[in-house]
Amino acid sequence: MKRTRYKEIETLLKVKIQHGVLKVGDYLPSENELCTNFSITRTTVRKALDNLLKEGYIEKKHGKGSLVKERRHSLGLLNVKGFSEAVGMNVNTIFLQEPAKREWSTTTSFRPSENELKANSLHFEQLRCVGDDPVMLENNWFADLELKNIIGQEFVEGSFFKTLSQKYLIEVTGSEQELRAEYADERTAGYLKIEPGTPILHISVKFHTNKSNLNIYSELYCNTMKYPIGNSYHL
Amino acid sequence: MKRTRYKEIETLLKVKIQHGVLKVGDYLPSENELCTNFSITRTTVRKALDNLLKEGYIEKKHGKGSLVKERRHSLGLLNVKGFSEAVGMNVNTIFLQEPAKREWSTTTSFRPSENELKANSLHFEQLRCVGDDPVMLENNWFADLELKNIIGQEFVEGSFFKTLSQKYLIEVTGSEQELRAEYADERTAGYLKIEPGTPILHISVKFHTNKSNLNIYSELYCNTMKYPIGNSYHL
DNA sequence: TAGTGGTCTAGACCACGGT
DNA sequence: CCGTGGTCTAGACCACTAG
Repeated sequence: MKRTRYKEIETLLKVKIQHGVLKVGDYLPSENELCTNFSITRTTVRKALDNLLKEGYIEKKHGKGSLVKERRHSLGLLNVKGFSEAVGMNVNTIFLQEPAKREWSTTTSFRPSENELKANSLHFEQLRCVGDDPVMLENNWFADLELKNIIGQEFVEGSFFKTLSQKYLIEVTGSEQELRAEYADERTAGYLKIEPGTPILHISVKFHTNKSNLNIYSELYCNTMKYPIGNSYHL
Repeated sequence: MKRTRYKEIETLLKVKIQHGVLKVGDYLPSENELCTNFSITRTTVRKALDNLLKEGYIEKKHGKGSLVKERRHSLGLLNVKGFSEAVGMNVNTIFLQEPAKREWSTTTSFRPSENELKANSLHFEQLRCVGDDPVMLENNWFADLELKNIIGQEFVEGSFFKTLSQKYLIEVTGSEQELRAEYADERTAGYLKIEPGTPILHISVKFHTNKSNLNIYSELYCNTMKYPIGNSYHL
């Protein structure tokens, strides 16, 4: 990757945001300040800010400044309505299996690469609830290559992806998904407190990250009766 | 909306692409040519091209030029694998109900605005097939406000959205979706050639367009057994 | 070597927000 | 009024592609 002036400023600001030096709602230094602080022109500063804007880190207000935005760490991914998106709702995450070395699943829709399969697999399983209602069973696998010491560590604000971003500076750069409507099996139905055979939404995801040897493979089983899955896209 | 030089160039090029004057694979005039042709500087030209790039109309090749890209008119929306995305597969669309004035549905997940409800509703229903397999039942509603003469008109390449883009210069700017796994009802099951009670994926979509009084409300019912719904997101 | 896009400078004027 | 971001000019040098 070529090093450029705007990329410097961009990552510098991004790191400050990720590490919480710049918090949500904080105003960034003005474009002119950045110009003088880093001895560059506004064109270059604006290129850096444009990229942060595109990636959803900041928001610009004409006549006021640029401020740090709540990062919709979704990026075209699916969110459970009243879950990641809802504010003030009573959301709980229960670990059914804490992160640990376990076998790669043979039933994921997306097959890990040979490199990944050669490495050990880390896995964890969570049950996502809205209040007392369990709505999603979530299984995650990833190769034990990049995330040193993640086992036993608390997740930042209970979120795996926030932990990746803040502790390891790893960002999700894309994803592939497959959606299916299926009958719930015994185990899944048990955790979701529904009758076996009820239709559930099965989502298989492969998350790509900025580390080429790190992908996260997720299998989600959702009870969409009470809480349908929602997502939105704009511009 | 403020008129700017870069917006001029941008829409001018966009219209040429949409009308097929510039075809997929064609190279745009070089940045320097555009500069002299329109008497503007490269900064402005590049701003225009950046926007086209962001919207997926073009692709840039360092050292060669900018060329028109196959537009994935998906934008974070869902595609049926082996459907919009598949090439060379035997895809058929059957009209169950041709576009015509019909009542607004009372069962769509997203409620049309009062303005839209006051206007007449246009509706059409399609059955999407891969080969002889019906895989998706699709219902669409929209207010009869912007699309003059769309009734009785053939769709461009059989696609409603291509028609919007090329005949009316209307672009989808965003969408909201809700996903549910449900039991197939009698009618849906009949068309999809499955047993009533089979799990199907129900997708409700509200498409936003660059015309503020035009939204498209879609209800999709998918048999995901043989062809799961796939989508991908990058960068 | 000529032409393309990628980066960057050093200015300018405008539109918006708040004092 | 001043400071902010939004638009735009007129250059420059570099890196990549291809004949």
